[in-house]
Amino acid sequence: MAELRRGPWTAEEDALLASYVAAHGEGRWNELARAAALRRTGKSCRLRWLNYLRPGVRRGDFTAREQLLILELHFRWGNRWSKIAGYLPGRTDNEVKNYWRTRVQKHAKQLGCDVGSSRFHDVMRHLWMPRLLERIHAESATAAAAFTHSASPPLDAPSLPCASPEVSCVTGSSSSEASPAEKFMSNDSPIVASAGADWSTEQCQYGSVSATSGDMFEGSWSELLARACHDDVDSAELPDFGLGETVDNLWSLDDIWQQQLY
DNA sequence: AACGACCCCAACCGCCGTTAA
DNA sequence: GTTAACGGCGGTTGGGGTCGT
Repeated sequence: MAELRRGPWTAEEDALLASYVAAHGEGRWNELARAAALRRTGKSCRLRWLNYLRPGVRRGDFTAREQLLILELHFRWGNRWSKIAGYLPGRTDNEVKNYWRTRVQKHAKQLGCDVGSSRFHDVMRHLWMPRLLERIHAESATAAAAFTHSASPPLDAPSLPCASPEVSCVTGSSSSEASPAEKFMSNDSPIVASAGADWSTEQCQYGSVSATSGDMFEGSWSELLARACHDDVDSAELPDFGLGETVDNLWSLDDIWQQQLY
């Protein structure tokens, strides 16, 4: 038997794998590797397909909405990357995991605390998540403005989907059965609806949005954000990031860190 | 230009649960 | 009931790219 290949996949291998899956479907990866004459393990083929070649896989930076979902879902489930990724259309567990390790953990390190610490949780719920909401709100407003100014909008046009364009793009499906990701990213989802155009920054800031009865995220980030604006969290424990000021583009944690450092 | 430090991400590894023989 | 094969998951790592000196 030919020696198994390791390391980065070549374009030829990708083409072989993609064409074989197109012809025979996913699954039975070891058999697939043999039949397609790929000198790779079945595991390697599966990983390459799921993380890179599979149609619909999204690459590039996470949107504010996606970042918010990751933070929220990690609150709930911890390092259940696959489960979290299931609610992010087109994203893989590997991507979510890499995002968490490279971005989130880096910032926790900069703060000198652990990602699981209450201090870091406070920073996230007081600063990061509200800012992501602001960003989502701003993006939705921009999209709404663009829509309004587009050619011949119908007079009775429905309210703009709160999902950002790139999200709407990938959540589009011909299937009548919505995936968890599609349901989650739709306006019907409490978390997304609350993060969308229908929810003002002020509402976020002052916690006026209550958890809906039966809300799958009842008691989660919306509650945390509400709590963050009230007395049950000792804000004196938090560093002063100059949040009294409204600064354009103060959206990412990087920006917050910059505020702290200078 | 050269070098080292750091960052990011694709890919691998090891473990565990499931399934079929 | 046992065992081997397989698939899935989370943790880890190697290497290429970028940035600062």
